[in-house]
Amino acid sequence: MRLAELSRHSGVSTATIKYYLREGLLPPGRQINATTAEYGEEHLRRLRLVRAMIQVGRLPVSTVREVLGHVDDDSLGRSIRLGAALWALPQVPEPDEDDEYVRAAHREVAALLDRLGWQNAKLLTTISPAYRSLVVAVAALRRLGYDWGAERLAPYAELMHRTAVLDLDNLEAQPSEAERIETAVLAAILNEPLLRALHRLAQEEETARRYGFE
Amino acid sequence: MRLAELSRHSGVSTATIKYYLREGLLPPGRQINATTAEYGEEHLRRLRLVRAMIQVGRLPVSTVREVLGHVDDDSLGRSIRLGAALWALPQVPEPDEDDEYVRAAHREVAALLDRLGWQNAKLLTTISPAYRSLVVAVAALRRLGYDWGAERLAPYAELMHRTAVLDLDNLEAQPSEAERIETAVLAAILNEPLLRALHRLAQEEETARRYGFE
DNA sequence: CCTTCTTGGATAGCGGCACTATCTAAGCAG
DNA sequence: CTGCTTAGATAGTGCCGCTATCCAAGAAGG
Repeated sequence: MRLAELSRHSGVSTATIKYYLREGLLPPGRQINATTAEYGEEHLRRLRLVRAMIQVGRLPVSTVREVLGHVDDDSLGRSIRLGAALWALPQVPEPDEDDEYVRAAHREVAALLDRLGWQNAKLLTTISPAYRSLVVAVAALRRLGYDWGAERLAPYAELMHRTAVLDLDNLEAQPSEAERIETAVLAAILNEPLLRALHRLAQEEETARRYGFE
Repeated sequence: MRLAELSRHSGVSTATIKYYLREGLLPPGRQINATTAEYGEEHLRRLRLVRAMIQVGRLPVSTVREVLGHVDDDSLGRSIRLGAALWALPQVPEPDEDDEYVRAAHREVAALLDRLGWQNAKLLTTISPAYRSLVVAVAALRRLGYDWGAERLAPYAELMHRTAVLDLDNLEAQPSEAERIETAVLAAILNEPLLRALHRLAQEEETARRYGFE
């Protein structure tokens, strides 16, 4: 496959593909000579992954580069590699640890993890972006006067845990071992909007059930 | 409160507040004379709402304006107003109805709603952005080779429905009738990142439980 | 062989967006 | 009177994901 063909198969313009090559999101093709390069199926797959991350997942290019770095890092074990790739995903605004709301949020989230018995998550509090995001969100709500304590969070956390179980079951059902990491990243990115849409739809359904349409 | 004080209380620069005033995200203060305006508590609350939508919810300014328009529209009934405000929220890329993946996604989602018995949601298929978002997400996954049929979606949808029930219970527990709409919008925006963070954390917990840390 | 197209590589520009900076005339506070 | 603040207007900034253009070297077709 040459550049133009890659473009045709993927629906991405050659200019954009060149941009991705420059940015290191796509490995260079096999250079045949100074003016020809050959691309394979793996380039097409990678290109689709990149597009999904950027367009559907709205990840900035720099984050995509980072995620791919972990996806491709053979020196790591499977689950570490998966975690590393997923951890690169969210754009976490660093919480201001001096802020009183942030400190209160830390306490609430810690209490939540205790209550749920999420011992593994407890070990990750210092490094997991998910933990930090949670603290930031709880702090933002507190600042606006909404008190999301552990007991109000717990039922949501239970539901999200069940969702995570479904996620991992789906992942394990995936036949090809080699593509699992890639699949996991894709799932993390693409399932998110899907879940959000389902959530909204469920809210509409439930609102209509309770109050009708007027 | 004068502009500078509003800025100090909210932590938002005067330049940015002026920008929001210009963009119509914040109602003008009570004009005392040509060079003085007085702002009240409601301005502070509105400003915090706007910041939450923009910074936490990452909504574009134009969407925030639209949402606020519905929040403030007294001519609508309560649940309609709520729906209108929430419907303005998502940035839905219009699905291309000619695309075969989109048509297949439509069929899958319709099958899902039948299976779940979400009769109300069925009535909204033509207008609800949540429905459209769902179709777009399913189509995107299909295009990448992932087959999310109704039976795979159903368990997720069940969980999201339970989440929605929690949402509405929380909303009803809110004492002040007047602020319910605002609360609903805030909840829709701020609970989203919170749920996402919980979801990620649950994934990390479950991954660690299944595979340990290596 | 000649013409036309394509390639990698480089560089500059664009359009959208959320601000941010600067200016002005008017007014207030000490 | 002096300095600071205000509303209002306008222009600029910085980032980001492309997009457009140019180039010299080479490939492809007749």
